[in-house]
Amino acid sequence: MSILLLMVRTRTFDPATALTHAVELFASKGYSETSMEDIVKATGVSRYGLYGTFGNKRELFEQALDRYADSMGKQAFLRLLEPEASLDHIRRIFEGRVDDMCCEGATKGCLFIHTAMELAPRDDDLKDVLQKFMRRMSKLFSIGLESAKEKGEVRKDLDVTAAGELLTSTMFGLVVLGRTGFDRKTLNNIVENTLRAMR
Amino acid sequence: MSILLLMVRTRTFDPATALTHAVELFASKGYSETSMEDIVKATGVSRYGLYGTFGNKRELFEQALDRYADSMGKQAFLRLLEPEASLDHIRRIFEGRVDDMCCEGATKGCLFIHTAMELAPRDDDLKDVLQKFMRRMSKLFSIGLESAKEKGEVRKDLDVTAAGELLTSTMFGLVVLGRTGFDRKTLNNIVENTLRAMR
DNA sequence: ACCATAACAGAATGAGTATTCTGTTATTTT
DNA sequence: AAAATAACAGAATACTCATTCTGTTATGGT
Repeated sequence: MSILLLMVRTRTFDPATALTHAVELFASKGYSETSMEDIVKATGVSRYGLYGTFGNKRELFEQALDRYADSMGKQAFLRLLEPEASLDHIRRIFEGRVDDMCCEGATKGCLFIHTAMELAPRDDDLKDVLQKFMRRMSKLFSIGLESAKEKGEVRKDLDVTAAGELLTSTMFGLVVLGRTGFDRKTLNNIVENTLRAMR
Repeated sequence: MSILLLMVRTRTFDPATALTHAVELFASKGYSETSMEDIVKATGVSRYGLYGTFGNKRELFEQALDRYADSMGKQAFLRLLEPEASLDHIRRIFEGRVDDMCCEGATKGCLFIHTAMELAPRDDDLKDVLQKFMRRMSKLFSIGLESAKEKGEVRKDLDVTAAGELLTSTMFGLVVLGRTGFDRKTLNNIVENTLRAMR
């Protein structure tokens, strides 16, 4: 008889989809403004389930941050690793983000910015995790730029490391402007002018 | 006998300095994370004084935002209106911001970003106010760039309106990176590469 | 079929919050 | 000096929140 594996009643929710909902809420409203009650309602999962599966709000947030970074990577950034990555790949990443910020209820936000502004100053662990993600993001931009350089799409003397960090920074600036209601045209213009500087 | 002007006991605090403290707290921690209790402690002003003078937390925040924008303007941005404004003026504005983010306890934040992320999505009035400030900021950058263009410091075909918006966006990106612990060198590098694109 | 117990729903707890209320103090006017 | 009352300090209120507790339900092992 196995004690550890005993599970007399099966779980009625999928932790992965629950986490997806949590990511959406946190990305939209940030940490403090998202209550566990909000998450209970959005996921349909009981407090018991949430606490049992994710620990507490802080730990749930950290897992949401992991997931967020992961899905951002898979959705868009990892394609920058392919040798055929071009400036257009980078442009599309930005345009996708602009669309997120401008269309419909524009409820999408940015978990990275929320973490940086709300939590990083008082939670060193989270700050380190966040910094790691941002460095990775910058690195992926750099790699994409290097491929673009080989294609002759960006100037030969471009410091791709510095440019990658600049693009990461631009990404956040865009979101902040998007949240305050700047329109798609303005945001895409910023993207275009930023990319133009690489050529 | 004047009823309206009757003030039997003189106020023991200066609303202006109280507001300064509130600005610092809100800029550092944002709206939700700053309690009225925090402000009472930081200012030494009683609840009575705060509510009597500023209304409520929401109104106090709005006044803090006004003040913040105002002092940002006076400190740095208004100099861009002078005809002798140059690219170096713009550089210094950014470097000042980088210093704010990197030195000492790095408790300084950005009231604009906090407002955009926390409040703008659920407070249209505040969103409009914020957008107005951001447009003004972009405009001031544009004017400075125009002066720089006349000096031959930036290329003749630069769209200063678009470039002003880009610089505004860059300002926010920098703060987000600064909050997650990126060092002064990286941030100044981003500034330098952004400015270089104007030439 | 029955037991043991994990998963559940939601009530209870305790801490923190914004705001209002209360009794006190200080200052102008009479 | 006394009266009137604005400013004060801090208690009281009403609410929200994260977390824990409680009683119920469903299911795997016997």
